[in-house]
Amino acid sequence: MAPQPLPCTRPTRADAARNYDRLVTAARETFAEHGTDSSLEEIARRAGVGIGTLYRRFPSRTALLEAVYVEEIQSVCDRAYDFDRELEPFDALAAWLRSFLGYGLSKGTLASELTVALGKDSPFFKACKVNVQEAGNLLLDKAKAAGEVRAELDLADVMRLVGGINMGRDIEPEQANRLLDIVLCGLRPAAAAASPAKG
Amino acid sequence: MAPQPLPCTRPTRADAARNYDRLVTAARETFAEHGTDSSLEEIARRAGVGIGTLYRRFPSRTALLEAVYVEEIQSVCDRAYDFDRELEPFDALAAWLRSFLGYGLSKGTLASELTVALGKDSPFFKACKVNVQEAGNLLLDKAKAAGEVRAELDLADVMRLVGGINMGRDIEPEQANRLLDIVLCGLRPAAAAASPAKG
DNA sequence: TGCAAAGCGGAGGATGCCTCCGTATCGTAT
DNA sequence: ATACGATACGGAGGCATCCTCCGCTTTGCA
Repeated sequence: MAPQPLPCTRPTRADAARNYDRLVTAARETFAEHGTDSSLEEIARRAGVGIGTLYRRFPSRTALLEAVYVEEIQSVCDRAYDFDRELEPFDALAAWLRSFLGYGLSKGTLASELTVALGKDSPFFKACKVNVQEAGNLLLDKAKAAGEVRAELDLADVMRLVGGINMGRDIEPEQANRLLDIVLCGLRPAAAAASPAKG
Repeated sequence: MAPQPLPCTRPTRADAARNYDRLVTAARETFAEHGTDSSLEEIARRAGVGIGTLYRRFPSRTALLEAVYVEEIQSVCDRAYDFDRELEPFDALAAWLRSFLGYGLSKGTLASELTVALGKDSPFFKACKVNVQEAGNLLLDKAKAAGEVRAELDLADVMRLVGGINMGRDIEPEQANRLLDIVLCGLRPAAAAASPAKG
Protein backbone atom coordinates (compact mmCIF):
# COMPACT_ATOMS: atom_id res chain seq x y z
CA MET A 1 0.00 0.00 0.00
CA ALA A 2 2.74 2.45 0.92
CA PRO A 3 4.90 2.74 -2.18
CA GLN A 4 8.18 3.90 -0.67
CA PRO A 5 9.82 2.38 2.38
CA LEU A 6 10.50 5.19 4.81
CA PRO A 7 13.88 5.05 6.50
CA CYS A 8 13.77 3.50 9.93
CA THR A 9 16.72 3.42 12.25
CA ARG A 10 15.24 1.25 14.94
CA PRO A 11 18.15 -0.72 16.38
CA THR A 12 18.22 -4.51 16.72
CA ARG A 13 19.59 -5.14 20.17
CA ALA A 14 16.83 -5.72 22.69
CA ASP A 15 17.63 -2.96 25.17
CA ALA A 16 18.35 -0.47 22.42
CA ALA A 17 15.09 -1.24 20.63
CA ARG A 18 13.15 -0.91 23.86
CA ASN A 19 14.68 2.48 24.59
CA TYR A 20 14.12 3.58 21.03
CA ASP A 21 10.41 2.88 21.34
CA ARG A 22 10.20 4.58 24.70
CA LEU A 23 11.90 7.66 23.34
CA VAL A 24 9.68 7.95 20.29
CA THR A 25 6.56 7.50 22.40
CA ALA A 26 7.70 10.04 24.96
CA ALA A 27 8.66 12.44 22.18
CA ARG A 28 5.31 12.12 20.45
CA GLU A 29 3.43 12.82 23.66
CA THR A 30 5.65 15.66 24.73
CA PHE A 31 5.70 17.34 21.33
CA ALA A 32 1.94 17.11 21.13
CA GLU A 33 1.49 18.57 24.61
CA HIS A 34 4.13 21.26 24.69
CA GLY A 35 5.07 21.82 21.06
CA THR A 36 8.23 20.79 19.27
CA ASP A 37 10.30 23.17 21.37
CA SER A 38 10.01 20.84 24.36
CA SER A 39 13.13 20.16 26.35
CA LEU A 40 14.89 17.03 25.15
CA GLU A 41 16.01 16.31 28.69
CA GLU A 42 12.36 16.30 29.68
CA ILE A 43 11.66 13.75 26.96
CA ALA A 44 14.55 11.58 28.13
CA ARG A 45 13.28 11.76 31.71
CA ARG A 46 9.78 10.86 30.55
CA ALA A 47 11.14 7.90 28.61
CA GLY A 48 13.14 6.80 31.65
CA VAL A 49 16.49 6.87 29.85
CA GLY A 50 19.56 9.03 30.18
CA ILE A 51 20.07 12.08 28.04
CA GLY A 52 23.10 10.42 26.50
CA THR A 53 20.93 7.62 25.17
CA LEU A 54 18.60 10.06 23.52
CA TYR A 55 21.44 11.91 21.83
CA ARG A 56 23.19 8.78 20.64
CA ARG A 57 20.06 7.53 18.95
CA PHE A 58 18.83 10.91 17.75
CA PRO A 59 21.76 13.23 17.16
CA SER A 60 19.51 16.26 16.79
CA ARG A 61 16.05 17.43 17.60
CA THR A 62 15.23 17.00 13.93
CA ALA A 63 16.22 13.36 13.99
CA LEU A 64 13.79 12.74 16.81
CA LEU A 65 11.06 14.61 14.99
CA GLU A 66 11.71 12.44 11.97
CA ALA A 67 11.11 9.28 13.93
CA VAL A 68 7.83 10.67 15.25
CA TYR A 69 6.80 11.80 11.81
CA VAL A 70 7.32 8.45 10.13
CA GLU A 71 4.27 6.98 11.78
CA GLU A 72 2.17 10.07 11.27
CA ILE A 73 3.10 10.20 7.60
CA GLN A 74 2.19 6.57 7.21
CA SER A 75 -1.19 7.19 8.74
CA VAL A 76 -1.84 10.22 6.57
CA CYS A 77 -1.02 8.25 3.44
CA ASP A 78 -3.13 5.26 4.43
CA ARG A 79 -6.16 7.44 4.84
CA ALA A 80 -5.74 8.84 1.37
CA TYR A 81 -6.01 5.37 -0.11
CA ASP A 82 -9.04 4.62 2.06
CA PHE A 83 -10.88 7.71 0.93
CA ASP A 84 -9.96 7.04 -2.66
CA ARG A 85 -11.71 3.70 -2.45
CA GLU A 86 -14.79 4.93 -0.65
CA LEU A 87 -15.68 8.34 -2.06
CA GLU A 88 -16.18 10.30 -5.26
CA PRO A 89 -13.10 12.21 -6.47
CA PHE A 90 -13.67 15.68 -5.04
CA ASP A 91 -15.22 14.35 -1.86
CA ALA A 92 -12.28 12.04 -1.32
CA LEU A 93 -9.85 14.92 -1.62
CA ALA A 94 -11.97 17.07 0.66
CA ALA A 95 -12.27 14.30 3.22
CA TRP A 96 -8.57 13.69 3.17
CA LEU A 97 -7.75 17.34 3.69
CA ARG A 98 -10.37 17.58 6.41
CA SER A 99 -8.95 14.56 8.19
CA PHE A 100 -5.50 16.07 7.92
CA LEU A 101 -6.86 19.18 9.53
CA GLY A 102 -8.72 17.34 12.26
CA TYR A 103 -5.67 15.32 13.02
CA GLY A 104 -3.70 18.51 13.42
CA LEU A 105 -6.27 19.94 15.77
CA SER A 106 -5.99 16.99 18.08
CA LYS A 107 -2.21 16.79 17.99
CA GLY A 108 -1.24 20.33 18.74
CA THR A 109 1.00 21.82 16.14
CA LEU A 110 2.40 18.53 14.93
CA ALA A 111 0.53 18.51 11.66
CA SER A 112 1.38 22.03 10.70
CA GLU A 113 5.00 21.62 11.65
CA LEU A 114 4.93 18.50 9.59
CA THR A 115 3.75 20.54 6.65
CA VAL A 116 6.62 22.90 7.17
CA ALA A 117 8.98 19.98 7.46
CA LEU A 118 7.82 18.60 4.14
CA GLY A 119 9.23 21.72 2.56
CA LYS A 120 12.64 21.09 4.06
CA ASP A 121 15.53 19.65 2.14
CA SER A 122 16.73 16.79 4.31
CA PRO A 123 16.80 13.39 2.59
CA PHE A 124 14.41 12.04 5.15
CA PHE A 125 11.80 14.68 4.62
CA LYS A 126 12.19 14.32 0.89
CA ALA A 127 11.34 10.64 1.21
CA CYS A 128 8.27 11.53 3.26
CA LYS A 129 7.30 14.08 0.69
CA VAL A 130 7.45 11.48 -2.05
CA ASN A 131 5.04 9.25 -0.15
CA VAL A 132 2.60 11.99 0.71
CA GLN A 133 2.74 13.27 -2.82
CA GLU A 134 2.02 9.87 -4.25
CA ALA A 135 -1.01 9.46 -2.01
CA GLY A 136 -2.22 13.02 -2.35
CA ASN A 137 -1.72 13.23 -6.07
CA LEU A 138 -3.83 10.16 -6.52
CA LEU A 139 -6.73 12.09 -5.04
CA LEU A 140 -5.86 15.40 -6.61
CA ASP A 141 -5.42 14.00 -10.11
CA LYS A 142 -8.71 12.18 -9.99
CA ALA A 143 -10.44 15.35 -8.85
CA LYS A 144 -8.78 17.23 -11.68
CA ALA A 145 -9.76 14.54 -14.19
CA ALA A 146 -13.34 14.86 -13.00
CA GLY A 147 -13.10 18.58 -13.73
CA GLU A 148 -13.67 19.51 -10.12
CA VAL A 149 -10.29 21.03 -9.39
CA ARG A 150 -8.35 23.53 -11.44
CA ALA A 151 -5.74 21.80 -13.53
CA GLU A 152 -2.91 24.18 -12.80
CA LEU A 153 -2.85 23.55 -9.05
CA ASP A 154 -0.29 21.28 -7.55
CA LEU A 155 -0.36 19.26 -4.37
CA ALA A 156 2.31 21.26 -2.60
CA ASP A 157 0.10 24.33 -2.92
CA VAL A 158 -2.89 22.58 -1.48
CA MET A 159 -0.99 21.03 1.40
CA ARG A 160 0.63 24.30 2.27
CA LEU A 161 -2.67 26.10 2.44
CA VAL A 162 -4.25 23.44 4.59
CA GLY A 163 -1.18 23.19 6.79
CA GLY A 164 -1.23 26.94 7.29
CA ILE A 165 -4.73 26.83 8.66
CA ASN A 166 -3.82 25.52 12.07
CA MET A 167 -0.39 27.01 12.17
CA GLY A 168 -1.15 29.42 14.97
CA ARG A 169 -1.47 26.86 17.73
CA ASP A 170 -4.92 27.61 19.00
CA ILE A 171 -7.71 27.63 16.49
CA GLU A 172 -11.34 26.78 17.02
CA PRO A 173 -12.33 23.62 15.13
CA GLU A 174 -15.29 25.53 13.78
CA GLN A 175 -13.07 28.24 12.33
CA ALA A 176 -10.67 25.67 10.96
CA ASN A 177 -13.44 23.99 9.04
CA ARG A 178 -14.66 27.30 7.72
CA LEU A 179 -11.18 28.10 6.46
CA LEU A 180 -10.93 24.73 4.81
CA ASP A 181 -14.20 25.44 3.03
CA ILE A 182 -12.71 28.64 1.65
CA VAL A 183 -9.70 26.76 0.40
CA LEU A 184 -11.83 24.01 -1.13
CA CYS A 185 -13.84 26.65 -2.96
CA GLY A 186 -10.63 28.14 -4.22
CA LEU A 187 -9.54 24.82 -5.68
CA ARG A 188 -12.54 24.50 -7.96
CA PRO A 189 -12.35 25.69 -11.54
CA ALA A 190 -13.30 29.33 -12.04
CA ALA A 191 -16.36 28.11 -13.86
CA ALA A 192 -18.51 31.20 -13.75
CA ALA A 193 -18.20 34.42 -11.81
CA ALA A 194 -15.06 33.78 -9.83
CA SER A 195 -11.69 34.62 -11.32
CA PRO A 196 -8.42 35.04 -9.49
CA ALA A 197 -6.73 38.38 -9.27
CA LYS A 198 -4.09 37.70 -11.88
CA GLY A 199 -4.89 34.59 -13.73
CA MET B 1 -5.86 58.11 9.73
CA ALA B 2 -5.01 55.50 12.35
CA PRO B 3 -8.04 55.32 14.61
CA GLN B 4 -6.50 53.90 17.78
CA PRO B 5 -3.30 55.15 19.40
CA LEU B 6 -1.00 52.22 19.87
CA PRO B 7 0.93 52.15 23.13
CA CYS B 8 4.48 53.42 22.90
CA THR B 9 6.95 53.23 25.75
CA ARG B 10 9.81 55.13 24.20
CA PRO B 11 11.61 56.85 27.10
CA THR B 12 12.40 60.55 27.28
CA ARG B 13 15.96 60.77 28.49
CA ALA B 14 18.40 61.14 25.63
CA ASP B 15 20.59 58.10 26.25
CA ALA B 16 17.60 55.92 27.03
CA ALA B 17 15.77 56.96 23.87
CA ARG B 18 18.87 56.28 21.79
CA ASN B 19 19.26 52.82 23.25
CA TYR B 20 15.56 52.14 22.81
CA ASP B 21 15.81 52.89 19.11
CA ARG B 22 18.96 50.83 18.73
CA LEU B 23 17.30 47.88 20.42
CA VAL B 24 14.16 47.99 18.33
CA THR B 25 16.18 48.28 15.14
CA ALA B 26 18.47 45.43 16.11
CA ALA B 27 15.48 43.33 17.13
CA ARG B 28 13.67 43.92 13.87
CA GLU B 29 16.73 42.93 11.85
CA THR B 30 17.54 39.92 13.96
CA PHE B 31 13.99 38.63 14.12
CA ALA B 32 13.70 38.99 10.35
CA GLU B 33 16.97 37.15 9.77
CA HIS B 34 16.83 34.39 12.35
CA GLY B 35 13.18 34.23 13.39
CA THR B 36 11.61 35.38 16.62
CA ASP B 37 13.50 32.74 18.59
CA SER B 38 16.70 34.73 18.24
CA SER B 39 18.88 35.13 21.30
CA LEU B 40 18.10 38.32 23.18
CA GLU B 41 21.74 38.58 24.15
CA GLU B 42 22.58 38.57 20.47
CA ILE B 43 20.16 41.43 19.94
CA ALA B 44 21.68 43.39 22.82
CA ARG B 45 25.16 42.83 21.40
CA ARG B 46 24.00 43.93 17.97
CA ALA B 47 22.46 47.05 19.46
CA GLY B 48 25.67 47.74 21.35
CA VAL B 49 24.01 47.80 24.76
CA GLY B 50 24.19 45.54 27.80
CA ILE B 51 21.73 42.75 28.32
CA GLY B 52 20.50 44.53 31.43
CA THR B 53 19.43 47.52 29.38
CA LEU B 54 17.43 45.33 27.08
CA TYR B 55 15.62 43.63 29.94
CA ARG B 56 14.90 46.86 31.81
CA ARG B 57 13.26 48.35 28.75
CA PHE B 58 11.61 45.15 27.52
CA PRO B 59 10.85 42.85 30.44
CA SER B 60 10.07 39.95 28.14
CA ARG B 61 10.62 38.75 24.61
CA THR B 62 7.01 39.58 23.93
CA ALA B 63 7.50 43.19 24.98
CA LEU B 64 10.28 43.52 22.46
CA LEU B 65 8.18 41.93 19.76
CA GLU B 66 5.43 44.37 20.55
CA ALA B 67 7.70 47.33 19.96
CA VAL B 68 8.76 45.89 16.61
CA TYR B 69 5.19 45.11 15.64
CA VAL B 70 3.83 48.56 16.36
CA GLU B 71 5.52 50.01 13.32
CA GLU B 72 4.66 47.08 11.12
CA ILE B 73 1.03 47.23 12.14
CA GLN B 74 0.93 50.91 11.43
CA SER B 75 2.33 50.33 7.98
CA VAL B 76 -0.11 47.51 7.23
CA CYS B 77 -3.06 49.67 8.24
CA ASP B 78 -1.89 52.67 6.28
CA ARG B 79 -1.71 50.64 3.12
CA ALA B 80 -5.25 49.46 3.56
CA TYR B 81 -6.50 53.04 3.53
CA ASP B 82 -4.36 53.82 0.50
CA PHE B 83 -5.74 50.92 -1.49
CA ASP B 84 -9.25 51.78 -0.44
CA ARG B 85 -8.85 55.20 -2.01
CA GLU B 86 -7.20 54.02 -5.20
CA LEU B 87 -8.87 50.78 -6.24
CA GLU B 88 -12.22 49.08 -6.78
CA PRO B 89 -13.48 47.05 -3.77
CA PHE B 90 -12.31 43.55 -4.59
CA ASP B 91 -9.08 44.76 -6.14
CA ALA B 92 -8.32 46.85 -3.09
CA LEU B 93 -8.78 43.85 -0.83
CA ALA B 94 -6.69 41.69 -3.12
CA ALA B 95 -3.95 44.29 -3.32
CA TRP B 96 -3.87 44.69 0.42
CA LEU B 97 -3.59 40.96 1.01
CA ARG B 98 -0.95 40.71 -1.68
CA SER B 99 1.07 43.49 -0.11
CA PHE B 100 0.75 41.80 3.24
CA LEU B 101 2.11 38.66 1.66
CA GLY B 102 4.92 40.46 -0.15
CA TYR B 103 5.88 42.18 3.03
CA GLY B 104 6.06 38.83 4.76
CA LEU B 105 8.25 37.43 2.03
CA SER B 106 10.77 40.17 2.51
CA LYS B 107 10.75 40.04 6.28
CA GLY B 108 11.17 36.39 6.99
CA THR B 109 8.47 35.01 9.25
CA LEU B 110 7.64 38.32 10.85
CA ALA B 111 4.35 38.75 9.05
CA SER B 112 3.06 35.28 9.72
CA GLU B 113 4.12 35.39 13.34
CA LEU B 114 2.36 38.69 13.49
CA THR B 115 -0.77 36.97 12.28
CA VAL B 116 -0.41 34.43 15.01
CA ALA B 117 0.21 37.17 17.53
CA LEU B 118 -2.98 38.91 16.54
CA GLY B 119 -4.82 35.89 17.86
CA LYS B 120 -3.17 36.21 21.25
CA ASP B 121 -4.89 37.64 24.26
CA SER B 122 -2.48 40.29 25.53
CA PRO B 123 -3.94 43.80 25.77
CA PHE B 124 -1.32 45.05 23.37
CA PHE B 125 -2.10 42.56 20.68
CA LYS B 126 -5.77 43.18 21.16
CA ALA B 127 -5.18 46.86 20.46
CA CYS B 128 -3.27 45.95 17.32
CA LYS B 129 -6.03 43.64 16.29
CA VAL B 130 -8.59 46.40 16.64
CA ASN B 131 -6.58 48.58 14.31
CA VAL B 132 -5.97 45.92 11.71
CA GLN B 133 -9.59 44.87 11.88
CA GLU B 134 -10.77 48.39 11.38
CA ALA B 135 -8.59 48.80 8.32
CA GLY B 136 -9.21 45.34 6.92
CA ASN B 137 -12.92 45.35 7.50
CA LEU B 138 -13.21 48.57 5.58
CA LEU B 139 -11.92 46.71 2.53
CA LEU B 140 -13.70 43.47 3.26
CA ASP B 141 -17.07 45.06 3.86
CA LYS B 142 -16.89 47.07 0.68
CA ALA B 143 -16.02 43.94 -1.26
CA LYS B 144 -18.95 42.15 0.36
CA ALA B 145 -21.27 45.06 -0.40
CA ALA B 146 -20.18 44.88 -4.01
CA GLY B 147 -21.18 41.21 -3.98
CA GLU B 148 -17.65 40.08 -4.70
CA VAL B 149 -16.95 38.31 -1.43
CA ARG B 150 -19.14 35.83 0.41
CA ALA B 151 -21.05 37.55 3.17
CA GLU B 152 -20.42 34.96 5.85
CA LEU B 153 -16.63 35.32 5.84
CA ASP B 154 -14.91 37.32 8.50
CA LEU B 155 -11.62 39.13 8.48
CA ALA B 156 -9.94 36.85 10.97
CA ASP B 157 -10.51 33.94 8.60
CA VAL B 158 -9.02 35.77 5.69
CA MET B 159 -6.02 37.02 7.61
CA ARG B 160 -5.33 33.61 8.98
CA LEU B 161 -5.33 31.99 5.59
CA VAL B 162 -3.05 34.60 4.13
CA GLY B 163 -0.79 34.52 7.16
CA GLY B 164 -0.56 30.75 6.86
CA ILE B 165 0.76 31.00 3.34
CA ASN B 166 4.26 31.99 4.26
CA MET B 167 4.30 30.27 7.60
CA GLY B 168 6.91 27.75 6.60
CA ARG B 169 9.83 30.14 6.40
CA ASP B 170 10.98 29.60 2.85
CA ILE B 171 8.44 29.90 0.11
CA GLU B 172 8.96 30.95 -3.49
CA PRO B 173 7.27 34.28 -4.23
CA GLU B 174 5.75 32.64 -7.27
CA GLN B 175 4.17 29.90 -5.19
CA ALA B 176 3.00 32.39 -2.59
CA ASN B 177 1.16 34.37 -5.21
CA ARG B 178 -0.42 31.23 -6.61
CA LEU B 179 -1.66 30.30 -3.14
CA LEU B 180 -3.06 33.75 -2.64
CA ASP B 181 -4.94 33.36 -5.91
CA ILE B 182 -6.50 30.18 -4.59
CA VAL B 183 -7.58 31.95 -1.44
CA LEU B 184 -8.95 34.91 -3.35
CA CYS B 185 -10.99 32.54 -5.48
CA GLY B 186 -12.27 30.93 -2.32
CA LEU B 187 -13.49 34.24 -1.01
CA ARG B 188 -15.81 34.88 -3.92
CA PRO B 189 -19.46 33.93 -3.74
CA ALA B 190 -20.28 30.45 -4.95
CA ALA B 191 -22.00 32.01 -7.92
CA ALA B 192 -22.26 29.09 -10.26
CA ALA B 193 -20.48 25.77 -10.39
CA ALA B 194 -18.33 26.07 -7.29
CA SER B 195 -19.79 25.17 -3.93
CA PRO B 196 -17.99 24.47 -0.69
CA ALA B 197 -17.86 20.99 0.71
CA LYS B 198 -20.43 21.48 3.42
CA GLY B 199 -22.29 24.67 2.83
C1' DT C 1 30.39 -19.41 30.58
C1' DG C 2 33.35 -15.84 28.69
C1' DC C 3 34.19 -11.96 25.89
C1' DA C 4 33.91 -8.35 22.43
C1' DA C 5 30.69 -5.28 20.62
C1' DA C 6 27.03 -2.42 21.50
C1' DG C 7 24.63 0.35 24.49
C1' DC C 8 23.92 3.16 28.72
C1' DG C 9 23.83 7.41 31.41
C1' DG C 10 25.29 11.40 33.51
C1' DA C 11 29.11 14.82 34.34
C1' DG C 12 30.43 19.02 32.38
C1' DG C 13 31.39 22.89 29.07
C1' DA C 14 28.80 26.18 26.29
C1' DT C 15 25.04 29.12 25.62
C1' DG C 16 20.77 31.56 26.64
C1' DC C 17 17.34 33.45 30.04
C1' DC C 18 16.57 36.75 33.45
C1' DT C 19 17.68 39.40 38.03
C1' DC C 20 20.16 42.38 40.81
C1' DC C 21 22.93 46.10 42.14
C1' DG C 22 27.16 49.04 42.04
C1' DT C 23 28.58 52.64 38.83
C1' DA C 24 27.94 56.20 35.23
C1' DT C 25 25.22 59.64 32.93
C1' DC C 26 21.69 63.12 32.36
C1' DG C 27 18.96 67.19 33.27
C1' DT C 28 17.94 70.72 36.23
C1' DA C 29 18.25 74.08 39.83
C1' DT C 30 21.30 77.26 41.68
C1' DA D 1 29.77 76.45 35.85
C1' DT D 2 28.58 73.26 39.48
C1' DA D 3 26.32 70.18 42.28
C1' DC D 4 22.96 66.79 43.08
C1' DG D 5 19.08 63.62 42.71
C1' DA D 6 16.85 60.84 39.44
C1' DT D 7 17.42 57.89 35.85
C1' DA D 8 19.81 54.60 33.16
C1' DC D 9 23.72 51.48 32.20
C1' DG D 10 25.91 46.93 31.98
C1' DG D 11 27.59 42.74 33.30
C1' DA D 12 28.20 39.17 36.99
C1' DG D 13 25.84 35.25 38.36
C1' DG D 14 22.09 31.67 39.27
C1' DC D 15 19.46 28.58 36.70
C1' DA D 16 17.89 25.77 32.65
C1' DT D 17 18.84 23.56 28.40
C1' DC D 18 21.80 21.92 24.71
C1' DC D 19 25.02 18.64 23.32
C1' DT D 20 29.56 15.85 23.82
C1' DC D 21 32.45 12.60 25.77
C1' DC D 22 33.85 8.56 28.06
C1' DG D 23 33.97 5.01 31.79
C1' DC D 24 30.76 1.36 33.16
C1' DT D 25 27.03 -2.17 32.06
C1' DT D 26 24.38 -5.21 29.26
C1' DT D 27 23.66 -8.20 25.45
C1' DG D 28 24.11 -11.89 22.32
C1' DC D 29 27.03 -15.14 20.24
C1' DA D 30 30.45 -18.90 20.29
